[in-house]
Amino acid sequence: MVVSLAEIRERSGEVFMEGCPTRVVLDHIMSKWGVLVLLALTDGTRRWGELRREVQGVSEKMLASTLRTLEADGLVARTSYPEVPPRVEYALTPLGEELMERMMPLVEWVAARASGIISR
Amino acid sequence: MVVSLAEIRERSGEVFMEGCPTRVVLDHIMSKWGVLVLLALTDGTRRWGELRREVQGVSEKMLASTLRTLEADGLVARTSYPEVPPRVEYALTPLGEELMERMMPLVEWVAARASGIISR
DNA sequence: CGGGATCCGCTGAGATACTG
DNA sequence: CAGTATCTCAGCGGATCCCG
Repeated sequence: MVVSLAEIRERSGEVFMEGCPTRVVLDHIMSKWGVLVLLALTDGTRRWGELRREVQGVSEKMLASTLRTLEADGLVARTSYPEVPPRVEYALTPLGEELMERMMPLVEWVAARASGIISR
Repeated sequence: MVVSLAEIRERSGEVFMEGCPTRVVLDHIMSKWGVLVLLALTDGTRRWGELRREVQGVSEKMLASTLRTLEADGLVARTSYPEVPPRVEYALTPLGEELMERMMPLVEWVAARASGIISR
C-alpha cells in the first residue's frame, strides 16, 4: 500500500496543536539522548554501565532520566537482578522495537548524508 | 532489498561517538521545533506567518533560529520577494523531502500510538 | 510583513560527589 | 554496580524595540 506524503500528513495533523500527546512522545524519543539510547538497545539488551560507555558523552543524570522516561512510555523494559553486586538490564519492549523499525531508516539516511550536510 | 536492524545499526555505529556529524544533524532535525517545522513544510510552501500560526506554541525567536539552522543544513529553502509588504516563503529542498520521506512513517506511527502510550 | 537584536528570568542539562 | 543528591551554568522562551 502506497501512501502519499499529503495523506500521511493529514492523519498526523493534530501534531501541530499544543498539548497533543504525539508532541510529548515525540519529544521523548527525538530527544538528544533518547535516540542514542534507543539506538544502542536495538542491538540487544544492555546493562547500565554498557549504555553509559556506549552512548558517549551522556551524563549519569541524563542517562537515568532518559531511561526512566522511555520506560514510562513503555518503550524500554528494565530488569533488575537481586544480586551482589547489583545488575540491571535494559531492553526494547515489542513496542520499542516497532518504533525502531521506523526510526532506523531515518537515522541511517542522516548518517549517510550528515558529513555532506555539515561540511557546507 | 531487505536490511536487518543489525546491519543498519552497524553502518550507523559511528553515531555513538562524540562530535560525530550525524549527532549534530540529528539534534537539528529531531529538535522539538525542527520536526514540527519540517512537518509543516511537507505539506508545501509556507510563509513566515503561516508557520508561526500552524506550529502552535513556537516563539518568534525559536522559529527564526530553527529556520536558520535548517536552511544552513540545506533542508529548507528560503525565498524572499522584494515586494511591499515583504513576503518570504519557506519550502523543503530536495534533500529535505528525502529526509521527510523517512521521517513521516515514524511520525505517523507515533501519532497512532501516542494516546495509548501517554495514558498509562 | 518578516524578521534581527537585546535583556532577562527560569528551566533543565551537565559535572561532581556520595550512597545502597 | 547502579544509581541519587547537589550545584552551576547555558540555553529556551518571553517581552520589547527596531529596521527594511
